This record gives sequence, structure tokens and C-alpha cells, in this order.
Amino acid sequence: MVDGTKRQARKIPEATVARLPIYLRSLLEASGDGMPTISSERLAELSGFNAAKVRKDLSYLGSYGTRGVGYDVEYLQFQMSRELGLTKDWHVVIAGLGNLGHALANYGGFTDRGFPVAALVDADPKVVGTVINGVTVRHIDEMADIAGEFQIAIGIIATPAGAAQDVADRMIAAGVSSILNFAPTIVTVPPEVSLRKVDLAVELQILSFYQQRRGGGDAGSSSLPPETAPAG
Amino acid sequence: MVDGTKRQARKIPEATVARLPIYLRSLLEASGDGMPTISSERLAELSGFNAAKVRKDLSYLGSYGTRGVGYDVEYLQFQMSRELGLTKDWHVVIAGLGNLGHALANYGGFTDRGFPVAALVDADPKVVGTVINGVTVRHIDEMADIAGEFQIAIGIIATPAGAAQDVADRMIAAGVSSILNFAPTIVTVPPEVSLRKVDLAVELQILSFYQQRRGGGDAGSSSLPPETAPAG
DNA sequence: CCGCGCTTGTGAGCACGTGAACAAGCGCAA
DNA sequence: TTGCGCTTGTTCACGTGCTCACAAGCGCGG
Repeated sequence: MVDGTKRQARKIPEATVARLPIYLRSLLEASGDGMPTISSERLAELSGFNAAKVRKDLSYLGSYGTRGVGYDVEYLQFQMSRELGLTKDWHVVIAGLGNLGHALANYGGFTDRGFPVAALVDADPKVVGTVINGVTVRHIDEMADIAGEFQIAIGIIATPAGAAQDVADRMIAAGVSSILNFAPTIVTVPPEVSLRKVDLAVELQILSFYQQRRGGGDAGSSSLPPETAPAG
Repeated sequence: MVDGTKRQARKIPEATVARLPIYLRSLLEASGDGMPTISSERLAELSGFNAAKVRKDLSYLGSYGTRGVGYDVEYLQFQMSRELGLTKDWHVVIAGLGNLGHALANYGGFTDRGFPVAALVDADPKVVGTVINGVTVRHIDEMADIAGEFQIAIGIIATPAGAAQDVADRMIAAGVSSILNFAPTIVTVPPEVSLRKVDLAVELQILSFYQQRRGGGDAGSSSLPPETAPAG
């Protein structure tokens, strides 16, 4: 335990972890405006939460604020990046280059935020060999080589539902240990692998639920909606 | 509190609502296999949750199961669709036809699941007038007309961050009351409007957090990960 | 008709996340 | 140095969601 900085296994609540990237985004915005420090209240405005929640969340990272003043924007930004593991780039591989995969491969937002798309794979021979955004699509059978070659730890699945589980298995076999799944199906992974899922149609269906509750029946009140969706 | 019809003010927890579409998807799969009934345990397998949670969630919809037997797949499917407001199609408008918007417009998954893309809007004159997937892109200034014309209640924002709030305001002014935001920024809406957000880079950053915790520091254990992400 | 096995529906306890409130602590001015 | 205003960090109470466990209830076979 002798170690310069107080290494502590502060376990940060999952809900807080999900908000950290939003705070970071807000801090970038604030630093762009040249503000040296920021209060929890201001940060709450920028990030869309409330001040109490902001303070509590930030306290999990450590006591990086100064009472009476606020948080040093630059320093907090650094600490947060470090905590999120964003001090280095994470190379990602995208599997499946249909509509969605193609768009993701061209999406500049990933590279900008530290997740350069290092490789693309697909099973369709007609797609393999094409170049998208400067990256050549390779066959999914080469997954193991690719993952090793580019040190890839994060994989994105943008295949049709039927192929998703197989692709996930190949990724995991190749050493990928974090997966973001866009396919509208359940993918099972071993416990040491992180999995998050985004289903676009599901989001619409959730909106539909509240939309219907409002329109149908009484025009009174009750049955309020989402906003601050869990995994926004 | 005297109230004639048993007002089904069954208030379904938000967490449950977010799972209903997943159950529905699983039911479609099960009915495709020709099973007449399904147990909570089997449905749990298909949907990736546990049986107790499934039963509790379904109980919010009503007592649609038969003890000793299970749930009638077809009937449950119907009830769930009804509850989610999926007995009719919801026309949606997509604003912003860059990479992501373009992909979403071409994505068949929306129409398949009852959300046909009725209109597309953009602010760029070079994009306005082009046809994507059979739909002509119109200028965002026409939003009010478009929303009325197609009875649009749900809008999707796929613009750059800077334009998102303005687009949201225009949508709301045009009568849209549910919004799905893909732009990486905070959008503020009045309380009677539903808003959900999906930020692709944020998802990767969350994965990065757990990925780093595993790789960095001690190779012991602790600091477990996501899976069953709140808004999957 | 009766008993048995199976599965639902639900109540109770617990963990987690949220919101409000307030003392502690810092900077600054006098 | 002292006092004052401002903002953090934390504590406490509450609400929501989750898990467990089990009685209630249905169908079926004898």
C-alpha cells in the first residue's frame, strides 16, 4: 500500500459513472469559454442535472473543489479524463457495415473523443476490401489478427440481429473485453466482459408509451414521462 | 375519489417501461417458433433478465398469465403492444441528414417496428430536395406544415450539437411532443414533452471506464462492470 | 372428485439512487 | 487578524427498484 497517491478502491456508483461523460462534455464547453473555475450550480445547468447530484457525483472522484470558489475547470477535466480512462486513445473495431455500421465508420465523433476506428470487419465478400473513411474492410475471420494488431479492447456490433451473438463470441475470443451492441437482440457475454446495448427502435417504443398515455384518456395530468433517461 | 370506470391509473415504473419493448421483441421471437404459451423463466432467458423481474413487470400490465401454464404468447403480445401504443403507426420526422441522419433514414428497423419515417428536414440547401429512401428532404422552415401534414408526434434529432436546441424548439412549436436526441448536447424541453437521448460516444466512454479499471492497477478483482445498462 | 406438480402473482426486506439541508472551509476585505 | 459571504462535501431521510420467497391457483391424471 505504500504508494504516493492514496490508491483507493472508491467504488463509483454505476449511475454516477454514466453521468461522468456528460460532465466532461460540459467542462469542455466551459473551458472553451475561458472560465477558470466552475460552480456545481453552473455545471448542473450545463449538464442538465441538479447541483446536489453534481456535487455528490464529483465527490466520488475526490475533493477537487474549493469551497467558496468552485472547481478548477482544467484540473477537474484532467481528473475526470483520467478516471474515465481517456488519457489514451482506445482503438475500436466495428463489425457489420450495413447502413448503421457505415454511418458509424464515417462518424467523426468517435475519433474526436478518443475512440479512433482502427478496423472494420464484415462477413459479406462484396463489402470486404472496400475502403471507408480511410479504413479497409477486412473479413471477420481475421478478427483475432486484427485485434492483436491494433490492440483493440472495444468492439462495436452493427450487424443484423442474427449475426450478433456469433460476432460477439469472435470478438471475445480475439481478446476484446468491452462491447457496444447496436443489434436488436440479446447478446450473452461472460462476466468479465462489459456489454452495453443501444436499440434505436426500443427508444422510440418507450417514447410511444408516454406519448400514448398523454394523448389517450383524460387530458388531465398524471402518467408523467421520461427525461433524464437512465442511459442517456 | 369516486370514479366510475376502474381508471387504470396503474402507474408503471419507468424502469419497467424501458424493459417492455425488450419483452415484446422476445415474444415475437417466441411466437415465430410456434410456442403457444411461455413461462416467465423462458421469457427471462430470451430477454436477458431474471424470472422474478419478468413476472413483476408483467403484473403491472394485468394478470395475463395462467398459473401452472404460463402466458399466452399471442395475447400477451397484443396487450403489450396496446400498452406501448403500438397498435397504430407513429410517423416520425428526422432532422439533420449528415452521416447519422442519413443512416437512420435508410434504416429499415424503424418502419418495421411501426415508426415509418414520414419526413426528413435539414437546413443545408445542398441537401434539401434530395431523395433518401423514397422521401424528399425538405427545409426545416417547413417544419410546422410537415408536422401537421403527416400527423407527426415524434421527432428525431440527428443534427450537429450546435443546432440541436433550435431544432428541438421548432419541432415543439410544430406540435411534436416526443423527441429522441442523438446530438451530443443537452436539449431542454418543457415538461409536457418527452425527451430521450442517445450519445454514442458517451456509451464508449462508459465502457472505457470499466475497461480501464480492469486493466489498470491491481489485477485483483472488484470494480465490476455494466451489463443490464439502464437504458438498453 | 381429489391430489399433485407447476407457475404465477405479490408481499416483505434490502440495496441503490435521489434530493434537501447544513456545517465545514476557503478567499477576500477591512 | 478577524469577520463575512460563498460554495463545497456530507449526512439524513425518502422513494424507487430489485431479489427472494411463498401462498394462491390452475390443469391434469388417476
